[in-house]
Amino acid sequence: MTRGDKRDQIMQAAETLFTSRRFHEITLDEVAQAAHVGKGTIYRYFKDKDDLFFQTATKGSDDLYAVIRASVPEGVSFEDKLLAVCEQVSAFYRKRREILRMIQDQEGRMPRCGGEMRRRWSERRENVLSAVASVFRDGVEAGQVRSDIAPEVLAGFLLGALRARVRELASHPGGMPPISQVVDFVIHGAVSRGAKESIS
Amino acid sequence: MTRGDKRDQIMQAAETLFTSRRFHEITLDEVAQAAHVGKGTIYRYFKDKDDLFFQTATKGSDDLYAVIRASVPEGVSFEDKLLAVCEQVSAFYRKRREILRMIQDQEGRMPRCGGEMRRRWSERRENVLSAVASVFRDGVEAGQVRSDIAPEVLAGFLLGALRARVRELASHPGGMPPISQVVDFVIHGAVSRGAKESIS
DNA sequence: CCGATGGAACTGACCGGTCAGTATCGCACG
DNA sequence: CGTGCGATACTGACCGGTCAGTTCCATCGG
Repeated sequence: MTRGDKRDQIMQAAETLFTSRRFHEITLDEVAQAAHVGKGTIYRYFKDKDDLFFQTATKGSDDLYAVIRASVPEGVSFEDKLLAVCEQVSAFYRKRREILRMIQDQEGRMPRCGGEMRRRWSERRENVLSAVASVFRDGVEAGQVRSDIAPEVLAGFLLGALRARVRELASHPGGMPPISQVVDFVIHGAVSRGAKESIS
Repeated sequence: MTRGDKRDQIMQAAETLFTSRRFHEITLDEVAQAAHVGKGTIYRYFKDKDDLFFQTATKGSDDLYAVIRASVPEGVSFEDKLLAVCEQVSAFYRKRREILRMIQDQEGRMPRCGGEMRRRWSERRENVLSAVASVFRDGVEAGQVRSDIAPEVLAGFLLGALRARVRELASHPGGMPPISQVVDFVIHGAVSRGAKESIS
């Protein structure tokens, strides 16, 4: 068993636990047990509980970023790219429920750990955002996406809408065609085809 | 000083504190001090720390619901209603930053307090959602909003997008025309006018 | 042999929750 | 009016449990 393994075990257990209950309800004994690791070992890899939490969340964010980057197909239409991204994000989100939340919640919280940690937080967030934004940027270049709203802003909208949808589906399982609906909404908006001309 | 006063003081202090740092970082001594109240008094009005937290969040959610209900103007166009709602939600969100987050995070967390609290949580969330959805519902009836996506789903999208935008503005102050952009996006989507026909 | 690990035992700070005591109020009665 | 009394609201020192973080030693693999 190599060096990195223990670390990964711990982080994986931590992610599962931290995303299932609130921070203060998780004991490190629990984490150690779930990771099949001695409690002391945790402190070999992480400074303290907060550090473990933060690194876990950061890792998740990096993973999402990597997934998005790797999954945007080249040389296909805007809609297909959009669909691909939505599917990746949505799948990722379903598998690792709370990570996206952690990412989006960069803002408040985390006051302790000096601006440093705060900075790294928002850096991660911006990475993800700009990865999604690149799809829109391509779309703008191809003349398919409106240029009067910044791609990053559109990316924010998409992520927000996607998140709402995934959550909805989580609490009402069964209900269906989720992703295509999001894509369609992002592309066309809420207005019905017929009424397009009569509005603003 | 009448009966409700202390209770309100406590809840107000609690909201401020709970939304500025993480739950486990807030001590009840702190809450008591901020509310200018003896610690014991908190327990006259709230069963325990969790109860205080929950009731605080619930209250915020109810306030938002009331604000939305009260602010949707009658007998104006769909876009105007949409704009009004966006403005209310956005203003509310700015003033009481984290409440919307609490509402939207009804899902995970809160495992302790038996399904009961969970139920009340999602009830609140649905209230807000359906208040926003009513705008879309009217739009559908008037033939202006597409009927192939449920109004509640559209409401979720809107709230998600709005939230992303408000957050963005919070971390990068200065940047501007926020709400109208959201409205425009929700109505028309991301695709540029010219490209409308060529897509799916 | 040596460094890494498991994990049990320990410690001490911290904080949720309690409760005995105090202040305040409403009211009845002289 | 005042003052005595019961009830209710409130206070904050205190208690006891919990848990982050540390220490220690047996164990293991190389």
